[in-house]
Amino acid sequence: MKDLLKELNNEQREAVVNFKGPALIIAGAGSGKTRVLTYRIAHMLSEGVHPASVLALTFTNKAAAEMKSRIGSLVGPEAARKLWMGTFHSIFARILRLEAPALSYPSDYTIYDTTDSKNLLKTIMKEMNLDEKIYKPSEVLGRISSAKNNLVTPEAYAASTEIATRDSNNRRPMMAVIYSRYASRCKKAGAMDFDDLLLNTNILFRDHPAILEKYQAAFKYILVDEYQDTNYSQYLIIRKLAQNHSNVCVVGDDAQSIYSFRGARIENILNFKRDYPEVSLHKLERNYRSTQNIVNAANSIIANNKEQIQKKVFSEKQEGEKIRVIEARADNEEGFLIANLIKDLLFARQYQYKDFAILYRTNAQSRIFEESLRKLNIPYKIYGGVSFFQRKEIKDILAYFKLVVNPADEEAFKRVINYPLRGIGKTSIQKIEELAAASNTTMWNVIENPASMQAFFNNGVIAKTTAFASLIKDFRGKLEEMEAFDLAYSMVTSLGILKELREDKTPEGISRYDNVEALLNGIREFTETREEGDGPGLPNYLQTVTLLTDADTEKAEDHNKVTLMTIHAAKGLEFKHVCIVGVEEELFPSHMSVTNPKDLEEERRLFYVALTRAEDSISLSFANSRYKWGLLGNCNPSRFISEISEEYLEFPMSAAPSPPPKSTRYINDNTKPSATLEPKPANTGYLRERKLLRVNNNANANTSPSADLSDIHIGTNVEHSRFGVGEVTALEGDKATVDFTNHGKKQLLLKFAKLKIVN
DNA sequence: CCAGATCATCTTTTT
DNA sequence: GATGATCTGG
Repeated sequence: MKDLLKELNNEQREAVVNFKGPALIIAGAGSGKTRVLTYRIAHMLSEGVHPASVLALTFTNKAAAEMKSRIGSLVGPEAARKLWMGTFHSIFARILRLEAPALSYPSDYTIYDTTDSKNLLKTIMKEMNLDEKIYKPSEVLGRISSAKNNLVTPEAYAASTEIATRDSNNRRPMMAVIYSRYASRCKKAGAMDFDDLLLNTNILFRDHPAILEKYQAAFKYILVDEYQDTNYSQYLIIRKLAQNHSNVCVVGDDAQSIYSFRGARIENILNFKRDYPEVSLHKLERNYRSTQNIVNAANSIIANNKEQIQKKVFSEKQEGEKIRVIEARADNEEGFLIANLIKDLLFARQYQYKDFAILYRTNAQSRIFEESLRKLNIPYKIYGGVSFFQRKEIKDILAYFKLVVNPADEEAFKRVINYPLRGIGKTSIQKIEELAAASNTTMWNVIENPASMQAFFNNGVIAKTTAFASLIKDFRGKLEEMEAFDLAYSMVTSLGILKELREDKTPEGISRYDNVEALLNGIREFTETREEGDGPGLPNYLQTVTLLTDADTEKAEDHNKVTLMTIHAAKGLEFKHVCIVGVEEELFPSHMSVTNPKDLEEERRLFYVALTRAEDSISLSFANSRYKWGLLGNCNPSRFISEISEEYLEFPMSAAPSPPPKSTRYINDNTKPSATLEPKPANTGYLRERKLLRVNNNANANTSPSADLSDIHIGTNVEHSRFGVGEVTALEGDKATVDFTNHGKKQLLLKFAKLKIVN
């Protein structure tokens, strides 16, 4: 351990060695935060602290896993495994499972993901005859979520006149009722949504002092990473757990607080001193990641924010090159320029693909870069598309698992009651749901008691639902005795899912089959690596999987590829060269944020995060025009570019950015603003097909298609209006099989598909 | 009953 | 351009 301490600078060592009492570690970007956290924990263990008495909360599963393995290599894997280390959601999901009876929840409660929650809200609002245009599911869920994150229960919500006025001003007077029904439906279904995991932990600790005491005594040392991004609910959990011993160490950087839309409170870190007056403060100000020029540029931009903890981040690396500001005439030209820049740097500096990241403000911007990278044969990976676990075939199977674990789960029930098709139609399902509501029970209970159905359904339907119920019951009986993989495998086989998919020889079917196979392999891996004495495997697997994010599921073959992601997703990562793209007004800062100074400051912090991801160099790019909502519009360079001191910038592609004339914001105009720099302009264009021809006949003849069916070959990259970019992998007559990055393989009828050839 | 077509609405960011 | 809800013809 002594040797380890030598690897740290003075500030870092102070933060590692003094592990008793409250500590606030302000860790500037690239200041070796992870290293301090891991060494601190390793040091504690070497001083005799028992690993099971350490609670370490991280922001992502990936961060937790990484830290665990680093600690493991310092102090041995057995000790590392005993640590309570994970995300807020996964750790407290685990505790809630142990303590569920106290909250009158089943221990085998299931977790609703965002889709489940929205579906439930839609059902509720339909029952209440509310207009989904006014009560938009995502907004309603957002309101409920922020209520929960601020510990406003349905009762409190309904009681508050302030909230009531606000909702009725927003033409949503029924919000309180929706919230309350939503909560009771979740409870009845034995399900918790993401926010419930934190809210219910708070309720547990509030209403059951003995349980709180148990965990206060168990967790003698608490560490929290990314503290600036905790919300009120998380803040209070920490405070309660730490209130006796105050051995709480929080690490964060107020300049990197970027999650306030999710309820994060930057005050948590700003006020830490007030909560724990005897706090020891450590500031890690030396940046080991980036060149001086990058650090200085980042400092110069964050100086525009008012509320922040004073600190002086500096770098002692070389000065480095200036930030390149690149102006493109159109969005596709931006893609072309960035792809070429990457290719140039790759050769000039002997970088690898993985050394590059393209960071953008919104996921919608990724498409254009996919195209341009493909044209130059640059391998890339995208985070934040349709995630594996959101695919229909995967969600269906997971729904079966959920239902077997928790038959009360209504969303799971509705998803699989007629999958595979067993002749239980829409109307029957709706009647079951009504019957359940009328007798205040679950749909499962309805079909489990055929007698109660006699008066409402014919014998055919009852026979089918009873068969379904006994099927589920059979699997339930094996829950205890069988390992997750064996049970999962026996389910997909005996349900006929696997057979059905295997018989489907369409490319879609094949890719669905492959996905299910991948899911099963994942379960096998989980079964083999999981720890002893955790109880039945399937519930555990389900919990892990629902709390997984995109970043947690990286494939090995994706190792050396250019990374495309939102800036939010890039937090905590680093790359040699970072391309920050779409640095335009309305886009970055987002048009949603420009009216509110607080939101604007958060956008600026986001920009700060983006800049500080880079080790060697940065390019900032913006386009003068861009397609938005399918329409072409003009754009101006972002204010953030001019907020960086000019000494840190260079403008290789043009003179200093002069805002284009603001005159006409033209929409739906077919004249392109400028010629593009496509390498092979002759080969781009739309395929001749029915819909497009009709459009041409109507009005604008100048958009005539220039590509032909004969331009499609195996290996051709195409863009589809619905599925994104993909590669043609098979051709048969006028049918083409395309392997789409985000949707798997699809078979398309070429004369109807709206395709654009990419290379 | 379903696949394909059509319409309306939409975009920040995500555990 | 993308997505989900709804309509429609076989």
